[in-house]
Amino acid sequence: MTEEKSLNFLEEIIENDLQAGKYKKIITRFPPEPNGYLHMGHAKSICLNFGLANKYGGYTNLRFDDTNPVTEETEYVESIKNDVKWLGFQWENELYASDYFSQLYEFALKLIDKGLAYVDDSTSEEIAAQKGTPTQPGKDSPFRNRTIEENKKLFLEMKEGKYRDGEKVLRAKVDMGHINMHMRDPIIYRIKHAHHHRTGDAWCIYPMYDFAHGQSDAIENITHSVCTLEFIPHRELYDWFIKNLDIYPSHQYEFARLNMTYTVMSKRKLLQLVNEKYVAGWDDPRMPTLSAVRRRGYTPESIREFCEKIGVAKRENLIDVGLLEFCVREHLNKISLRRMVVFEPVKVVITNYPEGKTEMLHGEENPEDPNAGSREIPFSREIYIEAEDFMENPPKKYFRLAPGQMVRLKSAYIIKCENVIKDANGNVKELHCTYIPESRSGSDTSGINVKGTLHWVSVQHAVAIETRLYDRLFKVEDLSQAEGDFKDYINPDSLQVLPAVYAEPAILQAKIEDRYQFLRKGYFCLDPDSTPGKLIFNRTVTLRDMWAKEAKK
RNA sequence: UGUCCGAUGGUGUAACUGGCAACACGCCUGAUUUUGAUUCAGGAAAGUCCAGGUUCGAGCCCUGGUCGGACAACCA
Repeated sequence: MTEEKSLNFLEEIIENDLQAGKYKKIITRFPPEPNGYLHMGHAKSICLNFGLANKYGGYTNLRFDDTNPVTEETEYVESIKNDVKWLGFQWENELYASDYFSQLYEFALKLIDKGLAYVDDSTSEEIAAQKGTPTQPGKDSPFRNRTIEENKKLFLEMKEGKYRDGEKVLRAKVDMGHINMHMRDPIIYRIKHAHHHRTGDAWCIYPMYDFAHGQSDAIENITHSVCTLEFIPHRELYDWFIKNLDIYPSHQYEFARLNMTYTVMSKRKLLQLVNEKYVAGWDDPRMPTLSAVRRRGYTPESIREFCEKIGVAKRENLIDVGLLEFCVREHLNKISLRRMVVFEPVKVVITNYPEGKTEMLHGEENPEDPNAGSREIPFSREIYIEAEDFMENPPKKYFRLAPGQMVRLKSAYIIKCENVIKDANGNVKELHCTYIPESRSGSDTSGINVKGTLHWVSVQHAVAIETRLYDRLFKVEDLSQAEGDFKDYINPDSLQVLPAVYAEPAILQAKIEDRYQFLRKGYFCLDPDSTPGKLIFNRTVTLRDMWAKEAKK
């Protein structure tokens, strides 16, 4: 049976193009500007562009849109390449818009020759004033009718560095009365005496986005140039340049960018969070950047699955971060090894267990994966359990530990709470329990059935580790609808550090970026800040918790 | 006042291109469970922005509205 999954609108376009014989092969590109780190929104675009090419047997170029030397850096190039690879994609060619600076310059000359571009001496304020408004037409620049010869001479002089930044620009000569603002003689080259991360000081004029992107697409024979909705008004210009330059007719298609609840996704805002120290850096696990979610413990598989699930369309959307969490739990449940870690300990003394005795019990590494094997867990007379797993006066459906009640210790024995020892202030100090020797995990002949199973750690074998618990960075669901500064909505409790919690000794095997499920607690990932003496774990996501919901009622 | 884009359960995406709205997340029940996890079974939830029209039949087509978004950086 071939359960055909329905196509998104881009797949539909491509299949039609292919059927019509318009292309033999699909070529797409992922075109980041190297001025920041990649985030989840980019992940959507990456999965889309590479996914389309994969599906239809073509390829994808990685092209850095590096036409603005003042904001772009090699550091970003490296992180971007690293993130794309980590996500699981391989580009056909690593390219740069700056590779095409000479060709782009020739293109500009061609436009001048055709009388379709001119050098303008107006200031940026004057040009802005000439533009008009969306509802009022613009006015021609006084320099609009320079001769072709004069324009060529001036443009050459711009290139040769004869002018200062801002003194002159090259503009396309389209139509200042055009209904589309982008067609009102857009600037296509500006002077910037700045050092470029790749071309160094070879150039002092740089093409604008509109004069670089479509042309780069054409040079690379990109068949389907996929970008986000805000570029819709640019498409007319994109096509205008292709037509007038008579170059390969790439086509631009637009889809709606990803928005997530409780999250900001603009590079500008993310940069602000970093610069103003609201977070520790681009890879702070609370950030939506790929380097951050990687550090937090998200897997590339789960992110790809997420991108698959959210779909692609043209309408604006706000995706519940809960869906991302679902995807990551789904994957981590299958692959992560299990460990027991007690966050807020209460000591339990098993009064009928021999003093000084230690026995090694066996626990499955991962019950979802029979091949994962098992680990040894030391058991002894004194153990820690989670404080919230004991209640002196439990509500009706509480099936954890309480006076007189029995619970199973995971992979160990059933115990019964006999005595509650309190300190002078009446706080629970320790619990005295008895264990059922015949109830040992795997060879239980006790015949006793208990409802609750708790995680635990042997006191004398416990290993102290640090855990960092993350919550959403913002307090409101939809930041785009929030009034005022987005930083006013930052969640002050987005990070909770527990400097020392108690883990079973098997935790010592952990290597950087290893992912575990801490039983009943959530998924955790070893942070690169860890040292051999001090392991630090980031909480990727909690487990679903029906009891927490029930207890609230 | 303009042009463009969009509108389907709470959220997102579908609907063989005109044949009585499906899938996923979330939510609620129940079963299983040595993780109140996982898994499994079931359920509630939109009549498709509105008003007309074409048609035997409209979420899909037409007309007119409404609402939301984008567009005036020497940013991309």
